[in-house]
Amino acid sequence: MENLTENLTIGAFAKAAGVNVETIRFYQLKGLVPKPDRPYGGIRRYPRADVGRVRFVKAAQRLGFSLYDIGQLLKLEDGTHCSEAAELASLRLADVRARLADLLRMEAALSALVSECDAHRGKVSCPLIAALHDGRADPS
Amino acid sequence: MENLTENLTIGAFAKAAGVNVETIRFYQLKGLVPKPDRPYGGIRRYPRADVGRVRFVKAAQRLGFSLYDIGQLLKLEDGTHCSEAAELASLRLADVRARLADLLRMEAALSALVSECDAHRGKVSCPLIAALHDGRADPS
DNA sequence: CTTGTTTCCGTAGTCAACTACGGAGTTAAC
DNA sequence: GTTAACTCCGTAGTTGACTACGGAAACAAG
Ligand SMILES: [Zn+2]
Ligand SMILES: [Zn+2]
Ligand SMILES: [Zn+2]
Ligand SMILES: [Zn+2]
Repeated sequence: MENLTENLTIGAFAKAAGVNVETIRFYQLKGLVPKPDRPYGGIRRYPRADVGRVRFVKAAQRLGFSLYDIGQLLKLEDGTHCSEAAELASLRLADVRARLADLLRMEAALSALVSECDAHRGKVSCPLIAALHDGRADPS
Repeated sequence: MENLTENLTIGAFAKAAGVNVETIRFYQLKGLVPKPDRPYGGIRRYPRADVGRVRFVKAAQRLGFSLYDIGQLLKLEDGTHCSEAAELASLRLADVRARLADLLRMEAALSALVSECDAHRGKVSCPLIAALHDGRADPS
């Protein structure tokens, strides 16, 4: 035993994938991990190869894909649906760029406020608070 | 009647502030809006000046402050606590910059994947899917 | 055989910032 | 004076990605 193709219990499987046991159960509920065999005793036995699927999920999450979208991506796993995959990724990219634009505006507004605040220190009223009050802090 | 200092019912107040009635009730629960008088009938009467407080909340939200942090900021409303306000804003700024860095990495990784995908279209297996599988898509 | 760890399951709780519901009381308009 | 609109209240639902709970069955070590 203990050869390379040995199947794993949920604990070993989760550990191999670098996630919690509960996460595996959750992914299974969401259909992101294929339902494994349940030999005697009803205990799950995962093929070692399925670890890659969980890693796939985590890699996609790092790119900002939702679990729903990752599910769609996993349907294209055979790699023969380039245009569908590219479309999903493009949508993701558009969203990332939109959030990026928002954050850049926040960054500009916040850094301006902080430096105004630093410059004004000790004098009359705080320009940061004042800006928030009268709408001058708007990053739009 | 109907002078400039007339008090407002919750509906008129919410409308003046550009939010829903339920949002006002929620903010009140969270202590972000001062509890108004309840004359006969137990109906809230908001001073018109409190509209500015709700606008403050919304302005701060646009900069990414959480309602909790906005509550802290509102405690500094007299404008005499510049250093505290600047500290909160600096923390916010650091967080915005961290998220910005994350998104920039995602943007780079995603746009690379999309163009690889476009270039590879029709040939062997989808490089986007493949990258997700073997960890090459990692934006870290 | 006993003890200890693991797995089983469904359900419920977490976080944020609301949004919705439902039934009763109040006020405004006509 | 009737009816429509508004307000009251607490509670529960929403979204996403988990995390926690708790009792029972199974398995592994000694
Ligand atoms: Zn296809
Ligand atoms: Zn492709
Ligand atoms: Zn102070
Ligand atoms: Zn200041």
